[in-house]
Amino acid sequence: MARHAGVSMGTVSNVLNHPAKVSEQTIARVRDAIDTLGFVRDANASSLAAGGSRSIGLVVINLGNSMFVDVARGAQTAAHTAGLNLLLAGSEDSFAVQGANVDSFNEARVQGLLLAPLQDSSSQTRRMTQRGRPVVIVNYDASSDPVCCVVVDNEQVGYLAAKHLLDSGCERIAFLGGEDEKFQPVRLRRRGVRRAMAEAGRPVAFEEIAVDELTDAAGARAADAVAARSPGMRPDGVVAVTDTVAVGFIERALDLGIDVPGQIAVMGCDRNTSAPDCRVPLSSVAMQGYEMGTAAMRLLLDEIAHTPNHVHQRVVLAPSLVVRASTAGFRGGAADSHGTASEDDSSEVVNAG
Amino acid sequence: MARHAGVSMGTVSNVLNHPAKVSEQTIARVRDAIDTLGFVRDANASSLAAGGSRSIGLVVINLGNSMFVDVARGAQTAAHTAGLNLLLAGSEDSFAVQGANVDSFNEARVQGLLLAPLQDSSSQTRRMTQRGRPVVIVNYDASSDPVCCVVVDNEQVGYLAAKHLLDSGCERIAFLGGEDEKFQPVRLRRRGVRRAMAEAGRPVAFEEIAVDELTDAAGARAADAVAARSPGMRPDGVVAVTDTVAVGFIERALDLGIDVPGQIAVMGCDRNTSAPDCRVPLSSVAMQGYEMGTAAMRLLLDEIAHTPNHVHQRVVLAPSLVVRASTAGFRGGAADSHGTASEDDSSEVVNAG
DNA sequence: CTGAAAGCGCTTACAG
DNA sequence: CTGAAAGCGCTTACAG
Repeated sequence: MARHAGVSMGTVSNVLNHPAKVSEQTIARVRDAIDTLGFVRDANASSLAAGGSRSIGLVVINLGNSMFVDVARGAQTAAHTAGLNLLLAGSEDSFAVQGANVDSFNEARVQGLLLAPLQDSSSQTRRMTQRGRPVVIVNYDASSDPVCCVVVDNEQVGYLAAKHLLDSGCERIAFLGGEDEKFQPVRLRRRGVRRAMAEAGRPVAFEEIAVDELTDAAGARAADAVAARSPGMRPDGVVAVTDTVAVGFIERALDLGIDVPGQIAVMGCDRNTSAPDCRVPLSSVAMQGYEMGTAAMRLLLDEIAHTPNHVHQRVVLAPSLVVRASTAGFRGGAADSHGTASEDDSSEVVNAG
Repeated sequence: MARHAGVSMGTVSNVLNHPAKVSEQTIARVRDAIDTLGFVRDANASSLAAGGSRSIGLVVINLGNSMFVDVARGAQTAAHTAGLNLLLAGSEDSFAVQGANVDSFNEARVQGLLLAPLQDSSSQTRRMTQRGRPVVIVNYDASSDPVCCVVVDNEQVGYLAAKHLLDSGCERIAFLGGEDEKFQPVRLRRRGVRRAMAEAGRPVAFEEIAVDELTDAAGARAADAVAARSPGMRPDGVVAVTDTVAVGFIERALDLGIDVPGQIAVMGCDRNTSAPDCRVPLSSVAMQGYEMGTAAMRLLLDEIAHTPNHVHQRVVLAPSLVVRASTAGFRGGAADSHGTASEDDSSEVVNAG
């Protein structure tokens, strides 16, 4: 390769990495040789010699959820802007697989890691941070750990969902939430729902209906419980803690002859386009995956550049309401009092500001 | 590290890579040292010294389509079974990005590549195959090139979709397909639809309605055209070439007062859970992403192991019908003549066998 | 079963 | 601006 161009391999390396140090003629000669020989640089040797790779790792809990694909898109864009490569891995909802992914990127000597976990993962990230490779946590509040994180305001998610039902004229609201407090977003969304209730400014009935897991089956069981009551005792607005639970509720409610949104308006909470199909397009609250990805990469690059003078921060993004048919046709529906903007799928989006 | 365990680094390497060659005592001592020192092997140095990485690359055209996430899952499973690592990248529907991903894996010295493209990509894969790294093409028929490929039988996709409408009692069938022949699946699905028509065994009207792009907007325009006719001149069964086109058609049809499936039964063709929301859950034909992933990895590993005595093959997987509400309630509906099996979402699946 | 040594393909100061 | 040389952290025959 180097001899084919009549130069040393040090010069070839400079053409590839520091072209400003090489004369134009030499660059042209080397590039010719690269093309004719089909030379492809060995990134392993390169990283080894340079003392580190030009890559950032991104590990998300599940690529089956479209929000995390959005995160990857955002991170990818920001990484390329910085001239870095993005390595991507999904964890299939498994903490163990996530750990293997983190280790794999650690072995690959990534410059830093973006991690979207379901639970506290400090035991896994320590393996990176100990070696001076910064970690930024995405979509999980890890602010008790010494790391940066970027999240969507889940309290605001619950608030927007409940507020929208109140604005639509609902008088008896139910929150379908998990029984336990382990799952961080459940706790926060419930709190937001309660805040909206407290601010309602008029008497509104409120209840919680426990779902024992975050599945459509659990949502369906909640619908069974509601349908068993006399119609006057049923809620007329439901906030389900996830879209999947909401879909389960709606489908079963329809099967049981309850009109959605005519008799009960239903909100999801995480705008999950991977949720099961639903006969009634679901109003929900969008989680801003792309923006989480870009923001997280920005934090990570800052930490890489300014270690050890870096101050950890927590970035909280505002979620936005997405209004579709599962609430738009509620029979008591007063118009939403917010300003609205059309999306290209002709649903309405209200930014949380 | 090695000195902390009191052994040479050659022995450490053997503990990690060939533990059978090391005594149990030494292994224990080395593992202790690894744990206490938090040692993490440098995969770059490892690949360089070993003359190749332990990784396979997978490049898919877009991770936003859930089918490709399924492909990744299948490939991942098969790779881990073989003790290999799976590197994953999405191309955002861009041929240029795809090329960058291929180059990146080429530089990483992967053992082989799985590529799910939208078009002929031999110009990009040549960069890998020239260097002795096998490539398997996924979800695209590249059998004119010297590579293995694994596809779903797209002719059968069209056939199953049309056959299901015929079995449901439709008498006037329309195919919503692309105008041009550039997009391989369009051509094949159309052919399958025509075969089903030819086999109908009774007089059935057939027409094609051209859509100029594979979007929901194009589907909506097709619905406009249909609605403009007198009701007696409309099709009563529609096969849309993709789910996204089908959703656009259905939503507009409903807006225009046409009942789906009451007046028109509608089939999609690629079971795309990333398609826009639809008021009527969509019958479609599932594309077997996971199985494509495992099959492709199997072909690739065979080629890696048996080069140059490897014979390229094309694996064709059978698609399967997924019946949901957009056809199930057609007013003329005779029962489907096939045996059926319940899915956990209580839709019906008929395997193409 | 273990160690010493060569070498993988690059990058990076350092001379010139 | 260019080349020669050392070295990155491993793996792999090869001796012992």
